[in-house]
Amino acid sequence: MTAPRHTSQPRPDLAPDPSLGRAEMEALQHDIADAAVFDDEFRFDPEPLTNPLAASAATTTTGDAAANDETNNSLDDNHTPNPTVVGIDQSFLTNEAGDQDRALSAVVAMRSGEVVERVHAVTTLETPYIPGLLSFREGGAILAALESLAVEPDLFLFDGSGRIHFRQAGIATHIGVVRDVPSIGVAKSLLCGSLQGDTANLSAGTRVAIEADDSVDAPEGTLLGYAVQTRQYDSPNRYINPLYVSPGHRVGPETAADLALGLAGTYKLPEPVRLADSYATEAKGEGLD
DNA sequence: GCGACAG
DNA sequence: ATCTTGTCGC
Repeated sequence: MTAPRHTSQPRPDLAPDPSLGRAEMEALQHDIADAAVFDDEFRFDPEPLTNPLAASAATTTTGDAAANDETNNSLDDNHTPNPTVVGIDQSFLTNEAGDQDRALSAVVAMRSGEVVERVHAVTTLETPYIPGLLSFREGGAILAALESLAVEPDLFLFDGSGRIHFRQAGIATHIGVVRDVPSIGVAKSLLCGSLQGDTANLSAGTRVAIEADDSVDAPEGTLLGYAVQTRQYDSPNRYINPLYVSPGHRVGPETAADLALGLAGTYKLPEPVRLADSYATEAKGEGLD
C-alpha cells in the first residue's frame, strides 16, 4: 500500500454557520486556518494551466513521458489529465420591499478551456456583510450550489480572499477546507496585509508580495499572497489595478499567482471567475432557479 | 477614541 | 455586492 500524500479530509463540521455569534465565527476561522494547507498539495499538473501555449499543445500530440518529470511540490501520484477548474461568484436578489434577502451562488466548471458545467443555487441571507466574515454570509449558497455540481472539481477559484485575511481564513480558505478541494482566492481589492512594493502601473505578468502585518494573525512577514498584474494597458494615462491572489487551501502562494495569471484570458480576471461573475448576473435576471 | 476593512 | 451618467481612449 502507498502512503497517502496528504491527510486532509472534507470538514463539513467546519462549514460556515451564519447563526453563530461573532466570537464563535472568529473561533471557527481559527480552526479553519489550522486545518488549511498553504502549500501545493494537489493531483493535477498545473503546467498546462499556467502556460497558455502548453494548454493547446497538450491536447494534440503526447510527447515522451520521460521528459515530463515534475519540478513542483504537488502530489505526484494519480495525476489528473485534464483538471476541472471551477470559478465561483455571487450576486444578490432583492425582495419586493427592496432589501437584499437572498444570495445567488454561480458555479462555472471548465476543462481544457471549455465550460463543461454551470450550476447555481439561491439561499436566504442570514447575516450582513462584515469585513472578515464574508464566508458566513455567502458560504451557504456556495455549498448548496457545489452540492448540485456533477463534475469532480480539481480546483476552486473564488472571488474574494484566501489567506489574505485577518485570521488567515478568507472565503476561499473556508470553502476549500470544508470540501478539501485545492482553492485560490482572487480579490479585486486588498483586505489586509502589507504590499512589499509599488503596485502602480505594473506590467502584465508581474507580481508584488503581500506579507502579514500586525492586523493579521500570523508572524509578521509571513507571505500571504501576491498582487498580480494579469493584464495592463499599453499606453499612458490609464492603468489596470492588480488582482490580490492568495492561497485558499492546498495551493502555495507562488502557484496561486501562476494559476491566476495562466487562467486569465482577454480580461484581467481568470476566465472561470469572470464567467461565474457574468453567470451570477445572468441567472438572477431569468427564471430565478 | 481613531483607523480600516474581500463582497 | 448594487445603483447608474458621463467620459476617455483605441
